[in-house]
Amino acid sequence: MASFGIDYNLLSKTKAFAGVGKNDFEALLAHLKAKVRSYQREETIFCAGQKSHQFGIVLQGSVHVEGSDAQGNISVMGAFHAGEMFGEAYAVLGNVPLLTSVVASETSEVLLLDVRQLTTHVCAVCAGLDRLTTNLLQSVAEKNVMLSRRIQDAAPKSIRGKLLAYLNTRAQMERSREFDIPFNRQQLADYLGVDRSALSAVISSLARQGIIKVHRSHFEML
Amino acid sequence: MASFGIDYNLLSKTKAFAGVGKNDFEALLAHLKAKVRSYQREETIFCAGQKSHQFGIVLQGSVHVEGSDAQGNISVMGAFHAGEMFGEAYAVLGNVPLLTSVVASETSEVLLLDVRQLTTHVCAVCAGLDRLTTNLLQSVAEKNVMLSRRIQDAAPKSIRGKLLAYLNTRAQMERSREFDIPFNRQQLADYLGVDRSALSAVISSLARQGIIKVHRSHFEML
DNA sequence: TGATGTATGTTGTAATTACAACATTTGATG
DNA sequence: CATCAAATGTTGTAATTACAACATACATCA
Repeated sequence: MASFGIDYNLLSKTKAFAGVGKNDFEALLAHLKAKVRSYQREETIFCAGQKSHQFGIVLQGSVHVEGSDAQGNISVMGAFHAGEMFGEAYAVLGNVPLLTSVVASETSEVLLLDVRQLTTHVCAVCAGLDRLTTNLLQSVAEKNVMLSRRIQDAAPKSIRGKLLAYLNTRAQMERSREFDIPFNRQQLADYLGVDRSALSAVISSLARQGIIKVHRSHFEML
Repeated sequence: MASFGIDYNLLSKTKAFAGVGKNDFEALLAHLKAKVRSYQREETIFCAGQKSHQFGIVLQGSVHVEGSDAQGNISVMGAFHAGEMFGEAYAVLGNVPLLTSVVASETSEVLLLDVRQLTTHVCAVCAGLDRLTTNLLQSVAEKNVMLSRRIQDAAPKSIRGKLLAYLNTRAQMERSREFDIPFNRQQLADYLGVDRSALSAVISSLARQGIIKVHRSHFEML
């Protein structure tokens, strides 16, 4: 009783497929364009900076999430083992570049599923509920990315590093070297987890060094 | 054309109700037990530590999210204005206590919706897809909470504060003063955003002061 | 059991930061 | 325009931390 070479008994124990009936199983996998892929140790599954409509479920082995800062320091931000799911938030959003990479920790087998079909189907009977559910999913996924971004922005160990990380992500989001931030100084300090006056001092210092130009909440990267 | 005193034109512009047809609108609100409530400035809408099956949509005014650390310091962690949605992740999970409170910033009107109906309906035609969608929603919501927790654990400005915040949430999760953490020292340092050796020093210091007992990844709060 | 590599603990020092206290700028309001 | 409150900037100091370098404990395996 294997579909795509995948055991129903194995997959029905995962969170993604919990409660999915055996009858719906094969059709669902086909609909989601299920693919099983093998990865060697250290092989990249999802690469930071790229976009994806797929998410993964670990069938065998394990994978880990890697974040890298501007200086190229790599740190492990999480791990997933057999039965666990990764990359759903980005897959749901589709057009948001991944903040982190997912890499096989050992020889592993991963099920890749395409979520684009989830939002395109329309069930006449309960269209409203369906729609609301996918809207909720969208929203929670967005907030997920915002939280991840905040963690990455606050990851450097100096105020200067945190601030530059934040300003760079803002510049990327706005696609411009010049932009306004949605925070006052105290809010920015809270966001980065530092003291307000110390933050002010660092901002002034960066401005004196000609690295940025500032006026209140308006910034320009030089 | 008002339902529950709510204008369709207003709500259909929100992310939650985007794409919901006018025909489904009233039935959907009824199904979700929609309630409109007014709040005065500083009045609490959702309270940290409690659980909720409802999420909110700001109809008028604005609300903000407050986090408070062990010392009682309150900090604003976000704000939501008219049309924006809050509390979905906790509502979807249902049994996870809120890490933060939501408070009205000014006199505001909020639409409260109960998500429990979302997961109980079964559409025979596309049961599998529905199920997978709600499973994804569940998973993304869980990760959302994990990320929020990490931000809160790393919020204090000293290593000592961060560590105690983390250990306390662990103790709460395990419902015991004694527990193992799923990190080695380097991983814990990364999680809290601090230097490993400095973290080791603080751990030793806390142990010397009789505040904790440690052996490797096994901790006991005293 | 001994050897080896990894994880953890320790220490000293330079650098950074939190904190408090105060100065300045800004924006709103009468 | 004067006044006021809030936001932002500045500075000095004590405290904390990052960092590097090394010591010790622990686990794995020959």
